[in-house]
Amino acid sequence: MRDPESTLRQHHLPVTAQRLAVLWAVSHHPHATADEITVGARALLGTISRQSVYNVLNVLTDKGIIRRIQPADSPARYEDRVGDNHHHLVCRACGQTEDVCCAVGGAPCLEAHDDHGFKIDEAEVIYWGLCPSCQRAGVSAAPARPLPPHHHHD
Amino acid sequence: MRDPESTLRQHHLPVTAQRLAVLWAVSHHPHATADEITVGARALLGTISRQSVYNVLNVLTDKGIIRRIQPADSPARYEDRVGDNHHHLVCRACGQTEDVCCAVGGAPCLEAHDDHGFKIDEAEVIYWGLCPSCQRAGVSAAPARPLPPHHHHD
DNA sequence: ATCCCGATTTTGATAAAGTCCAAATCTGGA
DNA sequence: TCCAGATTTGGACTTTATCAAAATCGGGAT
Ligand SMILES: [Mn+2]
Ligand SMILES: [Mn+2]
Ligand SMILES: [Zn+2]
Ligand SMILES: [Zn+2]
Repeated sequence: MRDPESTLRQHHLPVTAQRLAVLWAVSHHPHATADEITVGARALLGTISRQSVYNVLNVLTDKGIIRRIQPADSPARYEDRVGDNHHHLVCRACGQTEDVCCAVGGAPCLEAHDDHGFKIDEAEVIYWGLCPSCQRAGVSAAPARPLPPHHHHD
Repeated sequence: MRDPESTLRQHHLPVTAQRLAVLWAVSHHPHATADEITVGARALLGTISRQSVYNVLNVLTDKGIIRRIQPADSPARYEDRVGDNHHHLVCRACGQTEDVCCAVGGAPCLEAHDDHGFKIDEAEVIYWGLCPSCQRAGVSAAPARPLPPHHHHD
């Protein structure tokens, strides 16, 4: 994210402290949840309501400034890497999420064999597995309740 | 699902009316939600608690007898077509869900370019778009609130 | 520099989907 | 037929997110 302030202006969005703080938090914590982004934004602003975080995340997502991903068994996550049709690798145990470049190249990167007459606009791919850290920790596969994250490097 | 009763016994699960009813409902309503399955099961049983539907769906899923899919902005959906690594085509407007055979063939059908050291066990693919019916209805793309389903052929 | 309207933020209530818990009931082997 | 353990049930509870209305703020016009 080059310049958050001008990014907002380019999209005809009034510049507010809350929007700048959320944008900063998203940039610095890729794939963070709304709660994590709230913590990040508060570190900058001092205070911001939970509803404002959702308001901002929604308007930024609608404008295409950030991207929302919604893996199973996880609250939504956000990132500012948009427009490149990349995919994700998610740890079943701790939820660690990594970017994976598109499996085929173009966007949409995949075509369904039989599209059933649908007009497809996106092929979303999620690779599920165990991150190196959870493998070492000897986690078997999918714990009933996901383990508390064991702080990777972020 | 050949014989629900013997399927349960094969997995060392006591046979109960609730399990048979849920299994029947899942078989007859592919990609149905827990609520829809509850309606189906009640048509058979007369009565079954919401918690039992969840209990049954969870054990059946754990045993691999049925499969759970969790597309964004939708409650979980269930199907008895398991073990063939197929993917899904989901309508952004009405949620209609169709099966799509694996894009590449094997299972897992895709390999991430850079697996970041993860041990990948599944590549989940969801194609997002508009079903033929919603295209005809002139739905633009992603309505704020998904439209009420306009009853396709199920 | 000040005013003002519409957009944004805030607070608090509400919704949707699913889990937790303990009491009642049922299943299947003895 | 009996019984221990598994299952079912009703109700409270949790998590994630939205809704609604009042208070506040941003930025173009004066
Ligand atoms: Mn990403
Ligand atoms: Mn399917
Ligand atoms: Zn992990
Ligand atoms: Zn549709």
